[in-house]
Amino acid sequence: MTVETTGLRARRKRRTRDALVRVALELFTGQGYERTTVDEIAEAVEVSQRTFFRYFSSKEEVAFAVQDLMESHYLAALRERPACEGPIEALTAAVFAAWDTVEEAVSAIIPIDLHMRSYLMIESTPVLLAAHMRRSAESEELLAGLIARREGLDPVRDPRPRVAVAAFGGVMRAAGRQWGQGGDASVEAIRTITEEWLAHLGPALAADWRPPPTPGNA
Amino acid sequence: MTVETTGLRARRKRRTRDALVRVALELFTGQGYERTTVDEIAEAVEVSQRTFFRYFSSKEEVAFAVQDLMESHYLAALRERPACEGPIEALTAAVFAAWDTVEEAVSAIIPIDLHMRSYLMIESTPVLLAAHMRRSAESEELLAGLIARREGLDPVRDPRPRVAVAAFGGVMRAAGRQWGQGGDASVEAIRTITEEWLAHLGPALAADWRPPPTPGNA
DNA sequence: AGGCTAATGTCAGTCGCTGACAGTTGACAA
DNA sequence: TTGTCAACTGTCAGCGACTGACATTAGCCT
Repeated sequence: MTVETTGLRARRKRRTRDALVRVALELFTGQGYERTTVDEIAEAVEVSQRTFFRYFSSKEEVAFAVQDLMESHYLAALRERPACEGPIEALTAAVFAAWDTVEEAVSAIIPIDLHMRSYLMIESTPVLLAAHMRRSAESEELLAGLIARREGLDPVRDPRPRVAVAAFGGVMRAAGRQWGQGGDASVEAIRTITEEWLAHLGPALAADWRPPPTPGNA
Repeated sequence: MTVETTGLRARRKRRTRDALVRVALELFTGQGYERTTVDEIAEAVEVSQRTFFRYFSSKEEVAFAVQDLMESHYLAALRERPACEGPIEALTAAVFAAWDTVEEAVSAIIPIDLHMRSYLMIESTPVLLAAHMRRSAESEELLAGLIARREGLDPVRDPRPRVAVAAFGGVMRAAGRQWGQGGDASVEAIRTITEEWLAHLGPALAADWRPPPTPGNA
């Protein structure tokens, strides 16, 4: 059926990949990203350094492996939002939907609290923060496209989807930072903070810049 | 007087520093950032690689040397905006004020068109783009603080300055990207595009979230 | 069992970057 | 002018991220 054993070879590959991610994140969060060498990670998983670089094109990439999972989950959640929701409304709802499903998706690879600590680690490591920002920018490009389609706007010419997404992303990052500074590193905590901060955003951007909902409407 | 010869030693230092910046940017824009080694830059300026790293702590840093100038110019321009202007209004006006003074400030070190091409190079080089985003985020922190002070808001608790700055920054970056895609790499072109894109932003964010201007006002 | 091929290991080399030590050269006083 | 000091620079050795080339191992399939 959908079990897909896919042979011993593929299973081993997945196992070593997951092990590399888990060990890397444990070392990164434990002793810091810069103070962890690729050799250390490779040695802990008992593979050669060369093999590490066959799985991940850079030391950076392994740090974002789980974030990649998160992002695709979020995009999937957004695509399932009903068309009747406004842009910010849909973006917000997708966040909470994604938080609901993340536990089972992530915990197959790493414990959820390691994922939380990884986020803190990324935010507090300059090079990773930079990479994170760039990745966010790329995501926002995607998001703006999705929002533009939802609202029936021209994704190239009309800057308003981008503005909305930029503002949304800015608030999300600010909320994340706030969460990092507080002591509570739980999923619940970040949910609460996100909720609170996003509530401020609605009033500021909830202009009704949607084309006439139905023709023949004054 | 204000001439400040500052001795031969200091002059030499400035000269080699400027030379390193100019040569580096010329090589970066000419053959690409990744395909340029620090050794090349150092050799072209006839200093040792070690000396390069005494002037710039990383290869990245020299790529942003002129951007640093720009940023301080912009911050200075913003601080001089009159308090009567709204947040977005002031942020926008400062952009154009900065563009007016940039020519003389930058051209002392590198030709202005090299600076323009450098911007394109940064935007199209992943690592530099990442660094650029992180630097932007740091700037936005500063900007949000300035705006909060202008508006008499709590810079820690109130998210609205951050939201406004995030949206503003998002539009600025989008405008920059748009400019990069068009063929016209002139200062005039980026001015025009910036003007156009920022015009869209006002209506979306110009809510009057300022505390009662004068007491005794309904 | 045996051949094919994906996966891995080994080795050498490049490039960014750093610490340590030594040599050179402006600055400044005697 | 001369000598001392401090700043600036060069050289060398070494670490860590990353890559290409080639040899080796080990699932997979007939």
